[in-house]
Amino acid sequence: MKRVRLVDVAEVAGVSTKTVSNVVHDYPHVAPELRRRVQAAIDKLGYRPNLTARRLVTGRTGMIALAIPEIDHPYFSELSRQIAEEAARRNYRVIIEQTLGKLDAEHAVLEDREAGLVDGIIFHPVSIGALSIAKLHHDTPLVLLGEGAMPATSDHVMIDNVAAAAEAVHFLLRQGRRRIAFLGVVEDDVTFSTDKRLLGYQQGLIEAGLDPDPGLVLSVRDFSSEASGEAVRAALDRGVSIDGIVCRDDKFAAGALRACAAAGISVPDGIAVLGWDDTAIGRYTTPSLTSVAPDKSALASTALELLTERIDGFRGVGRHRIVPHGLTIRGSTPSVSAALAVPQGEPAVPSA
Amino acid sequence: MKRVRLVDVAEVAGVSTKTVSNVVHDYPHVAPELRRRVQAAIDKLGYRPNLTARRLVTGRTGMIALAIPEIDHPYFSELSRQIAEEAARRNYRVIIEQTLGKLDAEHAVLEDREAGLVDGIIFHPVSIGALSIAKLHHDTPLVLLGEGAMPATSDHVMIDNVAAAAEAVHFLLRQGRRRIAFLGVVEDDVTFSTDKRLLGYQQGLIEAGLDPDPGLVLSVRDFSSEASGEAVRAALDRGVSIDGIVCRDDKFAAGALRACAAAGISVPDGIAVLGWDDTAIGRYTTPSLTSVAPDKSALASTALELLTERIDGFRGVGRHRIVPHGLTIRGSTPSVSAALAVPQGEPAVPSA
DNA sequence: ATACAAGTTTACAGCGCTGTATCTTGAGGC
DNA sequence: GCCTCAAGATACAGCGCTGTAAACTTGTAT
Repeated sequence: MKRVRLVDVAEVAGVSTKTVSNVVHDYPHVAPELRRRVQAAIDKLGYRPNLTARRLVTGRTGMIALAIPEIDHPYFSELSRQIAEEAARRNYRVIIEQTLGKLDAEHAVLEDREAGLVDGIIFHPVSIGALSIAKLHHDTPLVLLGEGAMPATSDHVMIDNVAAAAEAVHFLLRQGRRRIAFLGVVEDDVTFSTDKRLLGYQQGLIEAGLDPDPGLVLSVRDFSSEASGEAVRAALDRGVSIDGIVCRDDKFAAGALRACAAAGISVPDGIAVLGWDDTAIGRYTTPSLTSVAPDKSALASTALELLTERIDGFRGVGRHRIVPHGLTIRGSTPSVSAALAVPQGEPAVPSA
Repeated sequence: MKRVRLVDVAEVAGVSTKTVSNVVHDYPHVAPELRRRVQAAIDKLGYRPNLTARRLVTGRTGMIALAIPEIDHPYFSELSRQIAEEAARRNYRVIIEQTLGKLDAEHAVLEDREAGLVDGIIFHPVSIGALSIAKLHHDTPLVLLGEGAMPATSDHVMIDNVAAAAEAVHFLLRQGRRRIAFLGVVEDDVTFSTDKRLLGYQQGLIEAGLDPDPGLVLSVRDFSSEASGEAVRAALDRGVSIDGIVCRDDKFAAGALRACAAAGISVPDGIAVLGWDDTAIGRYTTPSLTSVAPDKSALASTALELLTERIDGFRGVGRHRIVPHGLTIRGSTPSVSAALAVPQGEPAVPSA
C-alpha cells in the first residue's frame, strides 16, 4: 500500500498539485467549490502530507532538540514536560537527547550532528565549558539552560541562584535558626550550580551579620541521595551543631532527611531541611520537603521564546534571562505560624 | 552563512557529488587517494549531510516516536530513558509524544499525523480501545506497551500483571499477613492495569485458600497520592482490619504510607505496603517501598526489537511478548528473616 | 466596448540527496 | 596489438513538496 501523494489527490480532484497544496495550507484564495472538491479527494484517499518533503523545500523542520543530562531525573523530566507542552503550543515538537552529562555527548549536541534535523536546540550543559560552546556552536539557533557555562554569544535562561540561596538562608534565619549548613559540595566535581548556590548561602549569612562557618559546608562523596545522607551523618557524628540545612537539590535533601531520622533528630524541630528544584521527590519524603522552586513553566516559555526568535531570524548577541523562583513550603521547615501543621500541598510562596 | 552542501564539497574536491556521497557512506570502491582528497574537502568545509534530504530519497527517517501519557511520571520517564538508550544503540532517535491519556491525543498518535516523520511508533495507550487501534492504525510499524488494549494485529509487550499481583500477595501471605487489601480501583475509571492487578490479587488469595473480602478492595477518588491516602484512612476509620496493602502503583503506595503514619500504624510491623513499578518514588518514602519491578530494560529492548523487525519489513500478525518482573524489597515490608516465622511454600522473590 | 485590477489557478523549477544505469580506465589474456 | 572485464567514477532522474511567476478569469470603472 503505497503512500498517497499530492499528485494522487490532484489527479482525483482534477486540479494541479499546487491547488491541493493550497487547500492543505488553507490558502485563502481558493474558490469554495474547488476547495470542497479537493477536500473530498483528500478525505477519500486519506492523504497525509509528507513532512520530510515539505521540510526539504521549506528548510524548516518544526522540531527542536532538547538536550539534557538525564530524562529520568525528576527535575529534568518535569522541565521536559513544560518544554514539550510549550513547544506543542508553538507547533514544534521535541526530540530529546540525553547527554548523561558526558563531555563527548555534549560536544555532539553542538556539532550540528542534527544538521537539517531540528530548527533549534535547547541545551542544559553540565560538563562543557563556555569556550567550547562558543567554538563548537555553528549556526543552529541555541538556547542554554541552567547555571552552567554561558558564552556571551548564546542565549541563556536561568533563575537567580545566588539570590534564591540567600533567600533560603534568610527564610531559615527568620525562624531562629543560626547553625545553617550547606549540603552540596561534591568532591572533585564542583558544578556551576553548586558554586552559585554556595555563594548565595554565604552571602545570605553575611547579609544577616553572621560569619559563615566553613565546618558547616558539608562535602558529599557523589551525587546520590545515599552519599548526602552519609555526609550529614558524618557531620553529626563529628559533633557539628546544626539546626538547618540548605541542600543543592531535593535528592540531597532526601538523604539529609534520612540521616536526621536515623540520628533521632526531628525535622523540622531539631533541624530544618530545605531542598532545591521543587521536584516530585519532595512530595514523597517524610516530612515533605520545603524546596526552592524554579518557575519551570517560565523557564520553558522563556527558552522557547528566545529560541523561536532566533529561528525566525533574530541575530543579536546572547541574551540572558532570569526567570522567577519561589519557595514551596512543606513539612521539612517550621511553618511561619509556628505551631500549625504544615499542609503538603502545592502553593508556593512567591518571590523574585 | 549558507549550509555546506554535497555539491560544494564535490566542487572543491573536483569530483562528482556521487563520489562524495560514496565517501560519506564508506562505499568500498573508492580509490584511496580520491577518498583522501574528498575527506579533506569535507573537513575543510565542515560538511554535514542534510538528513532531511537523505530521508526524502531513502524513505527512512531514523526516528521513532514514543507516545506515553506523561513524561514526568516516574515510571514513564524511567522507561523513556531505557527506550532512548536502546534506540540510540540501534541508531534511532526518539521523539516523545505526550498524550496525557486523552482520547483525542491517542487517536492522533495513530492517525499517521507523523507521516514520513518517524519509521515506527512505540505507544503506551491508556484510553483508546483495541478496536480503535486496529481501525485507526495505518501502516506505520507499531509496538504497544502496557496492559491496555491489544488488538491481535499489533505487536505488544508487557509483564504478566496477573502473575505479578498474585506473587505480591503470596509474598505478604508468607509473612503471615492475612488481611491484605488492594488499593487501586479508581471510581469511574477502571484502567486495564488495575483490572489485571486486581484479578491477580484475588487469584493469589484464592490460590492460598483464602476468601477475597470485597471490603478489602479499596476505592480511590482519583489517581493522586493524596486520594489514595484518603482511601486508606477512610478504610481504617471504618474499622476495617488490614495488615497488608498491595497498591496499583508507587504513588498510591506513598499515599498509603502517609495514611498509616497519620493513623499511628507502623509500616511494616502493623501494615506491610507493597508498591508497583519500582520507581524512584520508592527510594524516597519512609519507609522505603517494596515494589513490583517490571524489567524496564527488557521492556525497552523487546519493544525495539519488535519494532525494528517491523521496520525492516516483517509482516506478520501481532506478536505478544511477556518480559520478566521481580520484586524490589525495601523497608515497607518485613525483612525475609521476619518472614521465616511463617511457613509457606511458594517460589521466592525473583520471578519471571 | 475597452482597460485594468483583483481574484484564481497553474506550470515549473528545485530543495539536497541517493539509486541506477552508464561510461571510463587500466590490467590481463590471447 | 586487440579484446575483455572489473573497478572506479559519473550523469541523471527523481524522492514529494512548495515558492515564484506567469496565465487565466472574472468584475468594475471608464
